[in-house]
Amino acid sequence: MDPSFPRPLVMVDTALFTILDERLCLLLTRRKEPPFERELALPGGFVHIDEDADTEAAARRVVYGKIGFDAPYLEQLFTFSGATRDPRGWSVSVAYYALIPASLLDRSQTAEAFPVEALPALPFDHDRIVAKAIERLRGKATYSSLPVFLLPATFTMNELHRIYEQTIGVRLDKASFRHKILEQGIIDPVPSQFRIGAHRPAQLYRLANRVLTAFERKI
Amino acid sequence: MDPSFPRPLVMVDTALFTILDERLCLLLTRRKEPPFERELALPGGFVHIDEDADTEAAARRVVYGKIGFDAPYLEQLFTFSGATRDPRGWSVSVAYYALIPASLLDRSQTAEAFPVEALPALPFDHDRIVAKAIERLRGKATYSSLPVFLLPATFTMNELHRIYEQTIGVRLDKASFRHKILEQGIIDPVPSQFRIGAHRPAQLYRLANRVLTAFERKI
DNA sequence: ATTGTTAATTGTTATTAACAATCAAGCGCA
DNA sequence: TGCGCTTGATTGTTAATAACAATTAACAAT
Repeated sequence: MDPSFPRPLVMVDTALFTILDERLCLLLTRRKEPPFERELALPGGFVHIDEDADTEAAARRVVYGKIGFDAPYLEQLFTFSGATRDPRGWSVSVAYYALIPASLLDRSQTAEAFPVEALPALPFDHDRIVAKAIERLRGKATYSSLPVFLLPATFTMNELHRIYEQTIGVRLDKASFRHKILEQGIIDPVPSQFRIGAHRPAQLYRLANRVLTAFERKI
Repeated sequence: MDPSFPRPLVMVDTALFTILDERLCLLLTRRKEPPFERELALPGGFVHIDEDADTEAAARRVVYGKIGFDAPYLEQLFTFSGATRDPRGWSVSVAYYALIPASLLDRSQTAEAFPVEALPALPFDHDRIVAKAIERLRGKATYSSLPVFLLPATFTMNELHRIYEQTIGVRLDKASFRHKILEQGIIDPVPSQFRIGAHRPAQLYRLANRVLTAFERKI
């Protein structure tokens, strides 16, 4: 019944993105155990087969332990594996990435947030995981509602615009952006709610539904 | 050093696509061992940590054992996991998909090819794996050179056109298709080589380079 | 020569996107 | 109180792109 092959180690690692000060940031944690004790690394851990229904459940458990609530968006990224990526032995890491609105983060916990252009060196193959996560995030942002999950419950069109520009990394025409986003129907205006300031009040919007929506074309 | 967590089973499964008689087909294999002995299933197997450098190497080993040569295109698809997907225990299957030109397949081996619209019921969670593989294939085909890997070394524009229509599942304008493909520069005409017949000779083309190219827009 | 068949191209129209400019609506301050 | 600043929102014009239909090209078979 039970195959006699020696089994690899199985773990999950998570790349948690947020936006702080208009910059795309990654949440890192200090490792509490060897190897690489006290170094900054991606939040992760071994799969607990008596506790986790699957690897996604394991990833959610890790994320919950790190930020104290469920990530609004979490997706499997890629599986990294091999004999040498972890000194403890032949291992498989199922990597996930998640988007966290900064507004939900406890400021005391956000000390470990680093802008993605200024990350420290990371142990294991976490550099590769991060690179792949950023690539996926940028890719999906160009043709889906993904970046909305980085924003709080309500936001203005210009905030959304800036988030898209941040995550994709290119300038987007304001008028075209507005057209395309509204045409997709992924967000709804919140009736008679506006962001006020020393300017014309900005309409507040909210996500139309909780799920990721793919566009037919680039934004 | 060695963590004391009980370890999941780790395996790879592969979805192998080809085009037979203008239809997208999947290669299935009859299982030689329990569970589900003698049933049709995706080619797969356990990771051999003394032999495989990583899970991709394991997948390539499985594919080579099935078709007798290396797949021209192979990509990690998704990792499926959980306590119940395999009766032998909590398992992780790193799934891959590959594209195989029918011209390379030994006709005696292709007996196990099934059109994707007429697949038999599959054991484990192989139905989910196949559904995800088809979804990925269709998705990538709309904005990349992926379908080219289903064709032999040389092919005509119309053959390419039909392959794209097959994999994406929608009709594509011939003139626009021709424009866009040539503009991408993913294929080169083979000088003074034509497919002849009872019609104007068709220029033969070949892949410009071995790698997958992503387009800026849909094809 | 005529016909049939598929290859390849052309032109026309309709969509869509990019760019620049303009208008709107508040606040702060003299 | 009214002027200017700031950001929000809209409009219009132009350029690029795609969809569609029609036409021309090149050969084989008869």
